[in-house]
Amino acid sequence: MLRTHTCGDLRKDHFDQSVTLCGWVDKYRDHGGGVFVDLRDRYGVTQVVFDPSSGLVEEAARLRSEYVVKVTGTVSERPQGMANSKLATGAIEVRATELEVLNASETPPFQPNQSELPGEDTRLKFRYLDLRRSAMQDILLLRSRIIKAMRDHFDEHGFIDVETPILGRSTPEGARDYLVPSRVHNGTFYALPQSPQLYKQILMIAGYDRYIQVARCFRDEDLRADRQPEFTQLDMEMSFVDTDDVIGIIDSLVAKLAKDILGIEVTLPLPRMTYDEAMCRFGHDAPDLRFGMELIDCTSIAKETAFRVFRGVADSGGFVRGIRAEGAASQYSRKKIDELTDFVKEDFGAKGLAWFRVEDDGSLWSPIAKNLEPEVLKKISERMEAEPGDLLLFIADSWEVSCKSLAALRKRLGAELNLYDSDQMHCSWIVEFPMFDWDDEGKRWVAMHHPFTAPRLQDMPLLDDDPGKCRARAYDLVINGYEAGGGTIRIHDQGEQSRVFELLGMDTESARERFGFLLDALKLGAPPHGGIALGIDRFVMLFAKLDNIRDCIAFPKTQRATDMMTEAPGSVDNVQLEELGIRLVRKQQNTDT
RNA sequence: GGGGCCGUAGCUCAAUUGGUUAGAGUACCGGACUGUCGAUCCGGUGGUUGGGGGUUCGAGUCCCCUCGGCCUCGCCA
Repeated sequence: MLRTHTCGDLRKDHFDQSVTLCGWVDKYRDHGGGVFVDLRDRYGVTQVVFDPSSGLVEEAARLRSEYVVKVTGTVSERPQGMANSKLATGAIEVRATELEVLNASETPPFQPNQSELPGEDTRLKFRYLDLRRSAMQDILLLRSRIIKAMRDHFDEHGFIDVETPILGRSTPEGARDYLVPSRVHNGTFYALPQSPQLYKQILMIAGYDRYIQVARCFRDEDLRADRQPEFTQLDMEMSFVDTDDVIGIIDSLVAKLAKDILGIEVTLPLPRMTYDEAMCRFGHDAPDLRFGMELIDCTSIAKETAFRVFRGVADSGGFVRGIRAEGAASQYSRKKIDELTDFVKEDFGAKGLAWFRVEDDGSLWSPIAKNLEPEVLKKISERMEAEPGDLLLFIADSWEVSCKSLAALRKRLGAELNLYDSDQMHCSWIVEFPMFDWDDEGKRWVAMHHPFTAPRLQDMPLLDDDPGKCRARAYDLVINGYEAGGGTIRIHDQGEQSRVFELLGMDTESARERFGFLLDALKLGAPPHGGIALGIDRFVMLFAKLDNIRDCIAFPKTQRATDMMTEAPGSVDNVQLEELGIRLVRKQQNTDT
């Protein structure tokens, strides 16, 4: 090692020792007579003093930000009153006797210690500078600790780590695949895994019993603040288990992480809520349970009014549901409510947003109040448990639109009204998801989770009678309104699996073509099994109290799925394309007027 | 594919209703200074206002196109 200590090591008990530190020049203060340099590495910052007696002042005065230097010197007590309580090493300083510039630096586009964070594009372009910031180093360290804790946990429970292929086969179900052209077999393509789902099931069939993997997954879909095209899952699968077994082992992991990382005691078992209950009470399958403001159904009241907007929706099978923002009436001006209205109209296709302000006498004031009979207003007020000063918001629309709109309003108001402590962590399970979703466009059933999910035993007959009512042995881990993980008990019976494929509109032939290996394997001694995958990036985001997944990943992609540092994706040589048997077709510009 | 916000000095930002030579802090360069730690003080360099086109006597500001970043709907089994 070029150094004897790191920049975070030195304390009073190192007095008078000769040490050598290596690091980056974080800050320099040139006093003419003496020069102070804050030397930084990922362990901390140590002040180095160059005083005239060292003969190094002239050389030290040439140091600039981000120079990489090696300094030898004596650990000294700082003069009376000169200690810096902001630094862990603030009681001491190193009085330099030797200085070596290991590498100079051009003036950096930004400095890792600057108080105003540059725009994210600049940070991503010069990611190595951004990653020198202690905030980023803290996150990556946290990430490393979380992954280690997960590995340790599963190791303690007898799980083995097995790697599965990155180059796999495309399965058109689900998300769009990233494709890799085959050179050996021109015209064919590998697909990067959206998850190791089938491989881990095959491992169960192979008798490996308890499997984990820190698995990179790829989905070629549009990005969000909490979504990257490549992301990391803690993938897990177990044999001879039911829902409670999988949930149990994750429960204890979550409790361990919460305690080790955040020092929070989590009460186990984590609460569970069915999908149906979540949709009724919160309009969302991953509700933020740190606060209330539940959705309240007023459809039955709406059937009693002559007011067309409510009555029409209620009579035609729609829903009139609302939320009560406690004491929020004064905080939401007409203008702000108009913004909320545009929000639900534009983003969720709601036809409108009905709202009421609860007056001091308990009456409801609203532009539409005059259209509603007094007894209807009274019933609404009672059903909503309205108190003076409250703001009531209603969506009259289809089930789906009312869920989406109200869930979004609830989330937005919850944040705007500070209804929860952002340090709080609420973990829970959402269970018993529907097996299938009806795809109106394709006029067919699609798997809500994936096609290998087992239905609840008591719902087996529904596969034939009413697939829409069939509930899955599925469970999602929800933390603070984010889906942090999800899994299912899988189908381990070949006939059952074929039946589900059939229901999903796959004929025997195409099921064989796509999943023949699985169907074969299921016939050759497949144990009951199930598992889960935890979104590691999201875990880190939540444990680090961030609202953006890019900060949890060393080298993330931009929203348009590019890497600003390497400028990937890039074009390739024609020679490479030729080997692959690929010719590019320019996208036709629309020249029509 | 749709909606929204943003783009001005290396970085963070300002610039009145469209009106003089586009400013500030910081960084950078030069100078001063022996205890600073957001060092201080003096001086200085630094701009195709993302790019292109248009309207106008005049555009950072208005309009159109385009590039890029972010948020979001669709999408994400």
